[in-house]
Amino acid sequence: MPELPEVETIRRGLEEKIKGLTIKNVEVRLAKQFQGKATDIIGAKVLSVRRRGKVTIIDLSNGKSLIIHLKLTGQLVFRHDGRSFIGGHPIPFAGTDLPAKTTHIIFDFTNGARLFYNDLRQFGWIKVLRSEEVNTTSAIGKLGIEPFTNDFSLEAFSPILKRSSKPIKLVLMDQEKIAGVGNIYANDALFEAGIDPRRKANSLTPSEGHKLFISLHSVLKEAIKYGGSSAADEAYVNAAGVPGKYQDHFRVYQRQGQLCLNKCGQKIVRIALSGRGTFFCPHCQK
DNA sequence: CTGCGGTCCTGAAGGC
DNA sequence: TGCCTTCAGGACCGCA
Repeated sequence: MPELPEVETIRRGLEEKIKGLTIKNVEVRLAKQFQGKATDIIGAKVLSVRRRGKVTIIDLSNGKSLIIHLKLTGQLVFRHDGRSFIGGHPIPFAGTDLPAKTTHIIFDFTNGARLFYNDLRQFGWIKVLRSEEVNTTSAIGKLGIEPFTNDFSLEAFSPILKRSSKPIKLVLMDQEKIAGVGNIYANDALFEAGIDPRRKANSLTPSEGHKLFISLHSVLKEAIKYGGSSAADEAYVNAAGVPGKYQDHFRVYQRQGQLCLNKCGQKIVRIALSGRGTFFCPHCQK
């Protein structure tokens, strides 16, 4: 599912393709996924494509912004003349023909390019806001520290751990504490740090907290480098319709029953933590 | 405050 | 073959 690395990969691809384009029309095929008036954005030009946590923000020239949450299966795929692009270059294959039956919103630009919002499970949403409302809207205003900014420091991270008695994995995934971390990267960062996902956050030593801070940062960075992850049952593709490659580098996520990558001889175990699939090595994560 | 469970939705997987 | 049940999962909501 799209977490920070996937949304960031989409953002980079989208910004490159739609910045400066003018919206000609918006076709809303599934009304519940589009909140606000489509007519409010027609004729507006795309100024920037930003990201906060897992939320994509498209700022427009008329004082409006679109905010988009892809939730589990949302996709934003750009096509021009029926083709997808990486950089300025058209690529021959980029998934299925669009629109597909999962296509619920279509943006048409004046140059003939199109942006397809696809969402198999229909949990995601797109909202039209006034640009000045973006920072305070509920989906963004309550978000915690943003990785890859100066706000993401050990000085900010440590007190978050100290203040919670919840399992550390839930704290990593709490969007009001740290923005953008979901199930995949919480699991992999905890493996990298050698910490049991069930440990109470406030039971981590300063040294463990430091190790986790470094691991979280490096795992997210590596995932962006590989263009995000598209696991077996996941719908993630980038803005060109192309899957990511981080799934080939999963440490523990969805590796239950397979050998620990530390060569300790133990197999990765899957448990449920607060109803979410949780993967770890019982030998290497204490 | 915490910790439940339900909700949205679809397709895959398993049972018989 | 085919029908039925179960399950996954981000964010949010209501309840105890």
